[in-house]
Amino acid sequence: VHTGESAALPGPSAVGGRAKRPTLNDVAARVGVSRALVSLVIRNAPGPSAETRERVLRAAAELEYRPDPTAQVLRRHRSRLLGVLLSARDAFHADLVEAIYPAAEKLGYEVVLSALAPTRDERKAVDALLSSRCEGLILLGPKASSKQLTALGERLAVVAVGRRVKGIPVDTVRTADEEGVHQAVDHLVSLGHRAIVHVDGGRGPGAAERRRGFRTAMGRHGLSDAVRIIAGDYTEESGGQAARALLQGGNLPTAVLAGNDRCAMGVLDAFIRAGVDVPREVSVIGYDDSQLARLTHIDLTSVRQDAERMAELAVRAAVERLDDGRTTARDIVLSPQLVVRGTSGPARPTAELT
Amino acid sequence: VHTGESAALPGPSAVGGRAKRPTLNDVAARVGVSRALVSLVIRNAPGPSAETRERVLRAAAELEYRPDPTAQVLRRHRSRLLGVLLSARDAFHADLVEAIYPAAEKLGYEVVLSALAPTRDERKAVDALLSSRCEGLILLGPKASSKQLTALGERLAVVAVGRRVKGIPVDTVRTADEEGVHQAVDHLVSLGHRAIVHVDGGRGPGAAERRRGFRTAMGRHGLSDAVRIIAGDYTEESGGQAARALLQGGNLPTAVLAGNDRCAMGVLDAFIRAGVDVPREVSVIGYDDSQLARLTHIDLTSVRQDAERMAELAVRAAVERLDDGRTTARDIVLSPQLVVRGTSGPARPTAELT
DNA sequence: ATGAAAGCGCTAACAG
DNA sequence: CTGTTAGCGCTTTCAT
Repeated sequence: VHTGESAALPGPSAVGGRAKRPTLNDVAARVGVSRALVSLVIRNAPGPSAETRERVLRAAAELEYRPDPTAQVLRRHRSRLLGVLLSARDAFHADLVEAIYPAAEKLGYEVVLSALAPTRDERKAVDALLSSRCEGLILLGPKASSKQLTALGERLAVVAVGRRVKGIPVDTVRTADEEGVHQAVDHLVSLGHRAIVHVDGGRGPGAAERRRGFRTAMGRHGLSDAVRIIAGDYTEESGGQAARALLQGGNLPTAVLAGNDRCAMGVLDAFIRAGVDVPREVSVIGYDDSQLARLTHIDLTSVRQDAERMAELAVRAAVERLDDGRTTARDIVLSPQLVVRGTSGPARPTAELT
Repeated sequence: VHTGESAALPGPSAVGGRAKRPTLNDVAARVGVSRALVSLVIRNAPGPSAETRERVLRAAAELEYRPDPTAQVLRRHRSRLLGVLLSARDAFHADLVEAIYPAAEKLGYEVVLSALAPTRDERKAVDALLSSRCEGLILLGPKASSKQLTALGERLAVVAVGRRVKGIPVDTVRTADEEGVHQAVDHLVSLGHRAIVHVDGGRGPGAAERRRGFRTAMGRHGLSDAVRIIAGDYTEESGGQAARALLQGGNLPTAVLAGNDRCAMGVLDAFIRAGVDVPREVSVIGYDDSQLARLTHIDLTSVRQDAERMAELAVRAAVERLDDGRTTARDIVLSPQLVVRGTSGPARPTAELT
C-alpha cells in the first residue's frame, strides 16, 4: 500500500509532546528570506526595507514566533539581567522589589529574584544569580563580609542596599540612618520627652549607625545621661520582649525608638496588650515606614526610607557600571524623613524635676 | 606610520573588561583531551576513567571553570527550571517560597521567582517566567481566568496553589477551605458562641469556599439565621473597617472569623484600640496561620495551611508531569488544621435567650 | 537591502 | 574508554 505521499512527513505535530516553538528559520522559510534578515526585523534594527519588515512581522505573528532568550544570550555576550537578592520575609524588601522592576525595565534590563530561605543562605542565593548570567547584582541588606563582597564586585556590577561598606568595588545605596534617628529624637524631645529608650537592631544592616545616631542626638540635647539602649534584632519578638522588660522594670520611659518597624510592632503590641495607652503614656517610633506602618490601623510614626527612590538609584548605579563603564565605587546616601503619625505625642508628665 | 604589529592583536585581556570565563575548550586544551570528555567528567556521567576524571577535575578547579548554564540549556532541551509566580507582599507566599526551594532542589530543579508589582501584572510576570525557559510554573494564588490558565497548561506543566479550578490541564494544590472553616466554627460553637461574623475575602483565592463553609457550618449548628457576613478583601484595611463597623453598629458579635490572617490583624487591631478585650469580649480567628499569626505577641487562633507540605506537593506535581510524563490533571486537597491560640475563648454572656 | 558563513559554549550521537 | 562530528537558535561580520 503506497499513498504517494511519502515525502510529506506528518510533521512534529503528533504525539503527546509539547508543540515545538517556531524558530527564526521557520519564519525565514515562510517568508522566503534569510534568517539574518528576520533577526534584524525582529530586533527592529536598521537595514530591512519597510516592505520586508512588514512581511516578516506578519509571518512571525502568524507563527507566534518568540525569540529564544537563551540563544540570544549565548550569542550576544550580554544578558541584560539584573539579579536581586532578598529576604522573602522582609516587607521592606518587598517594597524595594516592587520598585526595582519598573526602574530596571525603564533602562532595558530584566530582573531575576533570588530569595533567602532557611535552607538557602546568601552564598547559595547569590550563586543562583550568577548562574543566571546576571550582569549586575542588587543585594538587599546583604550580610556577606566585605571580603566576599569585594570578590563579587570584581566579577560584576554589585550594589548593596541598606548597608554601608567602604573601600571596596561595590556601590552602596542607603539612607543616612544617623540623620533619621536625629529627626526622630528631635521630634520626641520637642514633644517634651527626655526618657527615651532605643531598642536596637543588633548587628543588622544600619543598626550600628542608628545606635550611634541615637547617642549623638541625645547628646546634643544634653541627654547623654538618659541614654538607654536595649539590645534587639529587628524582629517583632525582640520588640515585644523589650517592651515587656520595660513594663516589668517599672521604669517606663515616655518614648521608645525602635530599630525598625517590625520591632516597633512588637513594642506596640506588648504595650497595647498591657493596657498602656499609646501615645498618651508612651510614644513609639519605628524605622523604615514600611507598608505595615502606613496601614491606618497601625498608624505608626516612623522614619521613612524612600524605597522607590532607593530602588531606582540602585538600579541606576548598576546600569552605570554596565552601560557607561563606570568603575569607581559610589556611596549613595539618601535623606530619611520622619513621618509623624498616631503613635507619637506629647510626653506624659513625669516625676523628675527639671 | 606602520607599527609592524598589525597581525598580533593584543587579545581581549586588556582594557576594563571583566576577565573572560574559561570554557570547556580551555579545560580540554589544558589536559590535552577532547571537549566531550571534559563534558562527561564535569557532569560526572559514566564513561571516563578514574584517572582522566581526576586530571580533568583538577584542571577545571585550577581554571575555576564553571559550566555555562545558558549553553547547557540551549543544547540539552531542558532547563530544569521551575518558575514561581508570587506576590511580594504576601507573607503566606513567602512561606511557600521558602519551602519550594528545598523541595525543588531535592528533585533536581532550580527555581526562578517572578513577583507581582504595581507595574507588573500577572501576565507580565508569567511572561518573564516563560522567557526564562521554565519547564514548569507554580502559580501562587493566581487570578488568571481558567481560559488563560488552560492556554498555559497546554504549553507547560502548571500548578495553581490555593485556587480551585476544574476541568483544565492544570494541577491544583489547596487546602479544604470549607473544612477549615468548619473546624473554626465548631471550635467557636463549642465555646458557646452563637453570634459569629465572617469577614470574607471577596473574590480572592479560596474566599468563595470559605464563605460557603461558613454558611454550612453555621447551618449544621442550627445557626443559619445567625449567619452574618461582611464583605472584605483579605487586607488589614478591610478587617479594620469591618471591626469598626461592628463597633459602631452596636451589635457586637461574640466572635469574628476573618477571611485570612491579614484581615484578622486588622480586626484585632481595631478591637484592641477600641478597648475591646480579646478574647474575653470577642474572639477572633484568622486563616492561614502565617508567621505573623504565630508570633507570640499576636498569638492568633488561626486555620493552618501547611505551607511546607503545599510547597512540596506543588513541586512534586510539576515534576511528575515533567519527569514522569503525567498528563492528567490532579487536584490535591490538604486538610487544614485549626490552631487554637490566645485570641479565641469562651463566649461572653449575651442577652439573648436560648 | 539581502544573504552566506562562522561561531557563542555546550551535549549527543556515533565512531574508533 | 576516548575522540569526531554535528548542531541547539541566534547574531554578526563580510560579501553581494
